[in-house]
This record gives sequence, structure tokens and C-alpha cells, in this order.
Amino acid sequence: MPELPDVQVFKEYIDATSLHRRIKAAHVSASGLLRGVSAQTLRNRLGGHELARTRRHGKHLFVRIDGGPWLRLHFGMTGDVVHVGRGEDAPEHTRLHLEFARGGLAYRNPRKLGQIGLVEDVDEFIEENDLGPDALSGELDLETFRDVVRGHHGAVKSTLMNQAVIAGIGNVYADEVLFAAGIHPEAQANRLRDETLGDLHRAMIRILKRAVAARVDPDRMPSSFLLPHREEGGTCPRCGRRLTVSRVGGRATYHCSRDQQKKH
DNA sequence: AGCACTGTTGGATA
DNA sequence: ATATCCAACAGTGC
Repeated sequence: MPELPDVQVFKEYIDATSLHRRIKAAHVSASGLLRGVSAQTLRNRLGGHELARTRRHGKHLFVRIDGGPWLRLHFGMTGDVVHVGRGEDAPEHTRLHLEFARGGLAYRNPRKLGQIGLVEDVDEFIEENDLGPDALSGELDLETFRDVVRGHHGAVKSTLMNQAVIAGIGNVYADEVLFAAGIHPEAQANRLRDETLGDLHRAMIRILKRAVAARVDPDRMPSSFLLPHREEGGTCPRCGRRLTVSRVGGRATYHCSRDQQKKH
């Protein structure tokens, strides 16, 4: 689940619930998620400090520890963050629990396919880990978008999902963006026309922003979105036809064979 | 009960 | 550069 819009919602959630509160103690309960940091170090760096601000790049969330490094959270397929009410225990599958004087913040991850780390310099992390520009950053203007997308000649869907090309888009929103732009998921990235890339760029920004505005709740998304229909037997919200289910780049793919014929 | 499926990334392989 | 397969892991559904 956690792609750019989801992580943005987590970011805003932390901003609203957890900044500038002293961490009484940090509890780490899944060492397998830790990247380049021990549970001991994590506890020491978090305990007694406050979260100062947050930053997101692609699907990574960074939380600045006041006067110290950034806590880096990646959510994998099943992670999220949730506030813990005062006096309550952290919920099931909590892997990192920041306990405040009253209440706390829990990072949950049932499948443990996420990452927890500490980074001194976020920009350095982005560079070293070969992350492309964030899909919603001003850095990714139309011209840059055209250049980076055209540098690849696989399926456009795979290109959109390649974090080294664009950071933030995963399987679900790749389908959503291509549906909005009327582009076939298997169209070759480097053969897309200027105009088509313009459609794609516009759709990407609009869809991601709209999903964030809907708090990634399918019930609050426009009825034109593919997401609520993205299931076996689902129908196209535009023409009512049965959606085509296939695999592109090894990932489950939903598209409408009538409304997504644009190949280039 | 057993098996295949799933929104993530990363590595090996061809 | 790209596609495929696998692994990490746990929950769910058939």
C-alpha cells in the first residue's frame, strides 16, 4: 500500500500528532527492519529527544530528531504509523514505539518488509541510494520528466515504478496514472510522443495530489478513479467494460482495453 | 491442511 | 538496460 500518497499522509499525520513532544523512551521490537543501526543506538538517539520536523522523498519518510540525525522510515508493503493513546499499549505488529509523556507513536509493519534507519544527511542518502526526483517535487518539471522517462525503453509502467527514475510511484498508482492519461501500461517509454508525455506528467501530478487530498481513502476519491475498481471482475469507471488484468514487469496490472489504447 | 496470492525492495541471472 | 525469479515476511483466501 504505502506509495507516495500514503507516505505523505503518514507525514502529515506525524506533523499533526507527534512533533515537539519529548520521547520518554523508544521501544524497538524487530531488529530485522533495522538498517545500519543497532536497537541500542536507536533507543539512545531517540530517548529524551523531540521530533523536530519531517521530510518525504518518494516512499521514504524522514523525521528529524532534534539536534541529531534523521530517523528514516520505509513502509514496505504493509507499514503505517498510528498514534497510541495515553495509557494504551502499542498495537499489534508495532516495530518501533516512541513513547511520549502522554501517548505515543507506533510504526507498525505486520510483514516486516520495511526499513528503519538513521541518516545524518537526507540529500546524501537520496544520492547514495540512487533515488530519482520525487514525483511531486518541483524538480520534476515537464522537461526533466520527458528526459528521464525517455531514457528507458521498457514498458512505461515499469519505468514509472522505477525509483531511480521517479521516486514515489508503486504498482497501484502506476496503474491509476496510466488510466487517467489513457496510456497503455506496456507502451514503450522511449517511444512516447511529447504530447503523450505531457498528458502523463499532468496526470501523475493530478492523481497523486488528489489521492493525498482524499487521505488515500478510496471512499473519498473521485468516482473516476480506477483504484476502487482494481479487483478481479472490476469494471472501467469511464466506459463500464470489464478491466483487463495482466502482468507487467511481474506485477499485477489493471487497465481498460478501450480507454487505454494510446501506445505512443 | 496446503498452497497461492499480495501494494515493498534488492540481488542474482540471462 | 531489461525481464524473470527469488528472498525477506506475515496475513488472507480458496
